[in-house]
Amino acid sequence: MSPRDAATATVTQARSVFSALGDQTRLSLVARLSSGGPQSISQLTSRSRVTRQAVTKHLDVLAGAGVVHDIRRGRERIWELDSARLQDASRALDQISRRWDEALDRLKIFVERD
Amino acid sequence: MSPRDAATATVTQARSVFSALGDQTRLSLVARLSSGGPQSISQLTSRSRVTRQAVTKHLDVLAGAGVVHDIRRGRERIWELDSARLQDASRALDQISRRWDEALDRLKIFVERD
DNA sequence: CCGTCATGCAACTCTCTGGTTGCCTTTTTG
DNA sequence: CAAAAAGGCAACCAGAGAGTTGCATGACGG
Repeated sequence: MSPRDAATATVTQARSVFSALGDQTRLSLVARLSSGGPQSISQLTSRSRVTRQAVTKHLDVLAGAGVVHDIRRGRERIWELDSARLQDASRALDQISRRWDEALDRLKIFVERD
Repeated sequence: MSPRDAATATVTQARSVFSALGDQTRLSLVARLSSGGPQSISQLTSRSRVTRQAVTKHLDVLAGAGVVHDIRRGRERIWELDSARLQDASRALDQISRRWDEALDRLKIFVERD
């Protein structure tokens, strides 16, 4: 696999993460987990404007993107962040930015050569 | 503004970027601009599965998120990537990941203290 | 055992959004 | 100038998605 294909694959994999984080409620949940540590659905709902069911749905979406995962403890369900995918997505964005900046540099050199 | 508020603001600002990149067609457009340099709507459409109008709409969404901007040249409209917002979003993800990992480290230390 | 707390399941509403088609305007170019 | 190229505008449609309500189930504490 060429470096270019590898980059494309990375970006494609990151798409679901972007999609998951593109919603205000979900992004808030992620931010709260990040700073507040592992929490149950009820805890997360108490600091949210929406219903518990809505929170549950959002957590499922985040789990689908591999951004969070749950651990059952008695009658409650604790949700934890999964930093790996977030870092992958972060790296993908960084690669896109870098490649673009390099392309602009090459263009600049080309133009100035005249 | 506390560091925590600053982080929250950064994350909030990144939301529109995540939302914009959460779509397959738009992510493809961004990737193509990144590697192929500035391009017109027609050029972007020719390598796409969807209609020119669809491409235009997607570019507008990306522009709304500050990820791209256009330059008019004669009868055509050239689109360019804007790496700044992408880097902001990348940094936001990185911060979330880091804070989470640090929180887990603290928790680990706390547990092992017994 | 019983009430309560935490959650699951399902149906339903409403809005947003990705995509299309049809037609019109502005530049180029032979 | 006339045809072709590039793009803009508007209406329309089907499906996805966010959120809600109502009811059912499982685990805990007294």
